[in-house]
Amino acid sequence: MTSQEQSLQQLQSLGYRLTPQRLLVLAIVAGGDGHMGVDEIHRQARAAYPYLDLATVYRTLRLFKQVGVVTEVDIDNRLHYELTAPGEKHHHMVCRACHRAINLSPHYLEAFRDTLLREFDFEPDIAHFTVSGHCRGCREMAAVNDKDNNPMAAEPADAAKRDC
Amino acid sequence: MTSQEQSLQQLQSLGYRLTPQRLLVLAIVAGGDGHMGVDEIHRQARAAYPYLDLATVYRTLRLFKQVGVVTEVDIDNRLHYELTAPGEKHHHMVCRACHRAINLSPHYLEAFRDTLLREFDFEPDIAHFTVSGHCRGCREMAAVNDKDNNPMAAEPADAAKRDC
DNA sequence: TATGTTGTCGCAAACCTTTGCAACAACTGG
DNA sequence: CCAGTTGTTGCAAAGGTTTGCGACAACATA
Repeated sequence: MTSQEQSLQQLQSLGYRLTPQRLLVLAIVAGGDGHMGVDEIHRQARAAYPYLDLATVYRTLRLFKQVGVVTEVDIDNRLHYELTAPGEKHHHMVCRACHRAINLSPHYLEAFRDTLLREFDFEPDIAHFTVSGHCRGCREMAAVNDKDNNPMAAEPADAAKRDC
Repeated sequence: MTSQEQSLQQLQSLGYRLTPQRLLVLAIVAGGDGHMGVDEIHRQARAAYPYLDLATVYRTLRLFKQVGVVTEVDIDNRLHYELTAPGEKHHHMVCRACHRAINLSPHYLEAFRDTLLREFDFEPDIAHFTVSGHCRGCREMAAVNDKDNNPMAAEPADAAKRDC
C-alpha cells in the first residue's frame, strides 16, 4: 500500500469521504513535480472533470493539509501545495525577491520547537512552517547593484524600494 | 526627538513624503494599546478625516512596516499592526485556537537565524516573524475535552475537525 | 513665489481565498 | 434495497488585500 493510499484510508477512517473530486486533486498534486499553485491544480483538474469548482479545490487542499497528505507553502501570498513525502519531510525557506522555495530539514527547527514548548507551553505549528527571507542569489545580486549605483549619492527611494 | 519623529525623518530621508494621512495613521497606531486590526485603524482614522481610503491605510501600513516603524502580525488571516518599540522589539506567537498573540523575545530566534545564514546563505526575514501554534490555555482545554469524550469511541471526525 | 518633478491619494476594479446555502451523494442501519 | 443521516459539491457572494490609473499634493529648485 502506497503512502497515498494510506492517507486516503486515514481520511476515510476519520469520517471523511472519498469522492472523485478528492481523488482527482490528489492525483494531480502527486503527479506534479514539487509545489503547485492552486490555479494550476484547478486547471489540470478541469481538464479531467470540467465541473470541478475552484472552491472545492481550496477545500480539498485545506483538508489534505489538515490530515497531513499535502504540505502548504505560501509563496508571495499565494498558496502552493506539494505531496508530503513521508520520511523526507521538510519545511521551506521562501525568497521574497525571486519567490523560490528552498527545502529545509526539520532538524533545524527542532531546537526552536523544544524551546517554545519548554519555556511557554506553546506548541508551534511547525508541520506547516515557512520562513521568508532572501536567498543567496538574490543577496549577491543586491550587493552587486549596490556597487553599481554610487553608494554615496544613490537615490535613496530607489534603494529602499528595491525588492531584492 | 521621539523614536516616532525619528522614523518620520527616516521616511523623508528615504524619499517618501510626510502626508497628513501618514501622520494620522501613525498617531492612531501609536495611540492604540497593542496590535490593531486594519479596519479598526481605518475606522478611527475616518473619524478624524472621513475621506481617507482603506487602500491608503493598507499602503501606509505596508510602508511603515517596510521602514520598521510598525510590526505586522497576522492573526487568523487578518493583518494587525503595532508600533515597533525600539529597544524592546519582539516577535509573536499566535494561537490558532484563541487567536491571541504572545510576545516572543528576539533572543529565541537568534540561533535559528545564525544557522540559516551560515548553512544556506539565507537571510530570514525575522524582523517580521510570527509562529502559529497552540498556546498553553488552548492545549489544556483540548486535553480536557479529550477526557470528556470516550477516548476509545469518540467520533473521529469531530476530533479531527476541532480547531483546538 | 512660481515651476517642475515625482510621490501619493481616492476610487474602482481586480486579486486570491473563504463561506452560506440548497441540492446532492456517500455511507449507515434497518 | 430503502430511508435517514451527514459530509460534500457547485454556485454565488462575501471577505480581506492589492493594484491601475488619473488627479492631486509635497517637496526641490530657481
